[in-house]
Amino acid sequence: MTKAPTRIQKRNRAAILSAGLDVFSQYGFRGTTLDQIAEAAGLSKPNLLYYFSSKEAIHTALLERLLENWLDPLKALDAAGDPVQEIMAYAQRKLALSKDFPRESRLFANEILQGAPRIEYILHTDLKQLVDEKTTVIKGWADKGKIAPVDPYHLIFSIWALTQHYADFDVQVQAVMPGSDPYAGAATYLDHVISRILQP
Amino acid sequence: MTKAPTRIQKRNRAAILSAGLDVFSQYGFRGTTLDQIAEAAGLSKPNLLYYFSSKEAIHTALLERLLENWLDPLKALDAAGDPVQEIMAYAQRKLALSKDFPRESRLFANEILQGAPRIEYILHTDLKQLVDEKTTVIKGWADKGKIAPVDPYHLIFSIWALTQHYADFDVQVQAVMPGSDPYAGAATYLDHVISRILQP
DNA sequence: TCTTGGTTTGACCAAACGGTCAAAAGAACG
DNA sequence: CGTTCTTTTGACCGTTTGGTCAAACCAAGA
Repeated sequence: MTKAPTRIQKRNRAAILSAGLDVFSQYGFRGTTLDQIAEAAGLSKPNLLYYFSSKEAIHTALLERLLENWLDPLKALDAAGDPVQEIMAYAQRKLALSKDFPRESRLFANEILQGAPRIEYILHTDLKQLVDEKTTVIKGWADKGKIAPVDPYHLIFSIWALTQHYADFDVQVQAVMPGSDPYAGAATYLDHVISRILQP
Repeated sequence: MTKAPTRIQKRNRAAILSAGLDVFSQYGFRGTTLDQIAEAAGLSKPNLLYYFSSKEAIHTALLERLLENWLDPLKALDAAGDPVQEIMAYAQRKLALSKDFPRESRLFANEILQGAPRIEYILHTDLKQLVDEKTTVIKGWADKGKIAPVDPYHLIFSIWALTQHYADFDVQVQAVMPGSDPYAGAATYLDHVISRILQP
């Protein structure tokens, strides 16, 4: 039976995870140092290691927390709903995730870029299973003529790409469209795109 | 007057750049070590530094070589051509770049994720200028009713996102669609998507 | 208050890091 | 062959890195 965390434990663990998310999402696992995280968290390095046993433990905790919700938008795609509405709503949920959790998106992107050594098995099990299930649903819609006959895998890839781009390539987006909030325009554009793609 | 490079110089410089591209594109600048590059290139570490004065010199050389061709597909978008054809052809050029130079795409992605410290000025000058120019062209097409009235910035972002995704998230794509070559399906899907988006 | 358990720190360590250097080894060419 | 220039290497250096540890510090309840 593990003890309930103290007030200080809660505060410091949260600070470390937030600081770790800042740094890991920018530099990846190998490019991140404990000193960077410690400074961002406002703690000393040995104090970090009092709360997490290693650099990898922080990274793992972040990845696990991320994966808890990462697949939710796709899971919520309902085979019984209206096809175009369902896919549009899925894309909007994914876009909202990019807007509200850009660091998590970049953490995921970094992990994939590095070959996904720590989450590869999830990609091949949970993710693949989920995608297979939902592509079957989408293919069913296409076969019934409810949506245009698109490749459901590439449809899902395109939704991932379109939505995550605004978080992962934020620096580039900001450079090209300075000042404005890209997410408002992205939401409108996304609706346009998806309704056009799927029009039977 | 710089001397012509010897046969050995050509071979070893090329080996180092290729090895550096392998490692930098996976782990980013900070996450990459000279030993990794040296081993991948089949040279000793001091021998590396005989050809490139520092880790940063290798990275800079790679980024410069990348940027030479990175913007070419968009530059070739012709205001005098057929609007839908031009944009579709642009997307296909960009997709071909992802297929033929996936490591370069990942190197770029890594640089952006890390805040683009070494190429930020290019994003704000060359890239922004080019995008502004081409969005003006696209907006002109939209105003004349030649294509649907889409936001040209988000249109370009979507082409970047869709095409680079197959290189940058290769591991994930392979996990979900094992065995198959995603680029064939992507090319077909891309044509479908763009023609649908732009139909006036 | 005192005691107990949670928290913080400075000093330290071995390994890995980017980089240097002088000397050895090898190519090129008359 | 001998000479000159290029290439390669092993030994080394100072710094950074992930991590340890004992000791000091502090919060909180009895």
